[in-house]
Amino acid sequence: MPESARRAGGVPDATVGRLPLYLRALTSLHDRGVTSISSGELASLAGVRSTQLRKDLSHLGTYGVRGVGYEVELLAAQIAQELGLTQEWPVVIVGMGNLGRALASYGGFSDRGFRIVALVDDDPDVVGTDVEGLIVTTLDELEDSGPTVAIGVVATPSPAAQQVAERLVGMGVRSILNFAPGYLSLPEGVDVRGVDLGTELQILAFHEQRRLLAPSTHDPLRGDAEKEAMG
Amino acid sequence: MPESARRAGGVPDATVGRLPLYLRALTSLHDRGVTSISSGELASLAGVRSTQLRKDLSHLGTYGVRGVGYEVELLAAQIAQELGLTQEWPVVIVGMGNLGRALASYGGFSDRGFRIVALVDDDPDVVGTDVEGLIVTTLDELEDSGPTVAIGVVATPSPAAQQVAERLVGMGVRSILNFAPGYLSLPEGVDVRGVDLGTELQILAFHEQRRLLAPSTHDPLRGDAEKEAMG
DNA sequence: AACTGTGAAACTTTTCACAGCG
DNA sequence: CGCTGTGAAAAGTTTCACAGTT
Repeated sequence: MPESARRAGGVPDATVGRLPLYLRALTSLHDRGVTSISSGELASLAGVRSTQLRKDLSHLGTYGVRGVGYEVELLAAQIAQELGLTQEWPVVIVGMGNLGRALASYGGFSDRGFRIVALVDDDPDVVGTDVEGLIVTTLDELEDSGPTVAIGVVATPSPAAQQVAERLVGMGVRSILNFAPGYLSLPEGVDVRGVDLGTELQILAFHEQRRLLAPSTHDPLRGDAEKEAMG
Repeated sequence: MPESARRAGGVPDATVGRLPLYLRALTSLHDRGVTSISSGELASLAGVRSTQLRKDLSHLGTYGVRGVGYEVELLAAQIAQELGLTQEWPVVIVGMGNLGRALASYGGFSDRGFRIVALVDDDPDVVGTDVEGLIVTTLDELEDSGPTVAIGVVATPSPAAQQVAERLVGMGVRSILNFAPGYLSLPEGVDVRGVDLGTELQILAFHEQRRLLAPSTHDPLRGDAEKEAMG
């Protein structure tokens, strides 16, 4: 499909990737009682340039007031709406190792938009135990008689990840967040995002090495901070 | 070949972000005894298109054999070299909660290019205990008399992250991997990468919602799988 | 014949410059 | 005036088409 259709809303991917950043900053401002903010300040809090923030927001509609700025609560609601956080998405975490437990106890879930509805492991010693108020179950049981799940989080060892993901897809899951290193080959239409510690470290190592090899060249590196001074 | 084929600054960021993917696939192939592979097959294993793989590799130089493919070991060595993994980078993990422990026990570290040289927490009950063969220490002690550190991993609660990062930078760390939600404001030249579960889930939620709202439009979604069929 | 390497084209994302509104 | 919203330019990235090599 070579044609880049104007989907409803037409929000570019790069923008979608930054909306959670803005929302986080806005939530924090709201908690501190701030009711209004300019693009420059909000951009600063999110670590982007103000023009980029404004361009991003322009894709959602026009919610600012010229000469003034944005109303924190309104903008937050608008972004939450765009991201689909007005409803609660049921999440399952598969793999109750160190990482799975860390994810299960991560506050950001219940916080907004997500609810963990099942925890899964295949170790008989772990199945049936209580983790963060939920009883760990098996994939078999989840397939047979578990709750509906929209998003699957894979926190198993790498070798199991592909198979686990396939079973999740079999259950109707079409959004997967994969913490196991390695590529998941899944049917088209399934959305996979991978988070891998090794990958992130290697990217840092690349820049680190670059700095050591060419210390003279003062080079604007990717991912560096402070684009715009804060007010 | 033009003289610019491998100038020091010549590797695009997008390419750098994919090199770890290729390296992982190559390492796995090597472990299975495969000695040679074509761009199409390797691309398939990494989840990218073959032209993209070849373009990416072309930035490192020309290590393939026309009509044949790539020698697995040579290409892996070349990518490792480019990423700076021929030396070992000393890493500190700050924050020994669930996540910090998960990271400390993640195999991928010692595996290649990274060595955890210190684990840090501020809870007196945790300081002094043994985690994965290392004694947990404090930031104070690390500043005073700790080993040199190149990369800092921040796995503290959000409110502490900014201050921890500043202290790491004060110790000379210029590469930080931040698992705490929120933007870190640090001096220019410091390279920060953030990994946030909430952000990733929200991006998935966006696509999930889009699917529900426009189920008719079969839409090439970001992050979907299967670009090229495998042999 | 099979597969790599690469210029050029197509597309995406960021930045600039400034019009427009409160 | 101060700040948003946005077309247009610039920069970056992906894909195409095919020349080149073994």
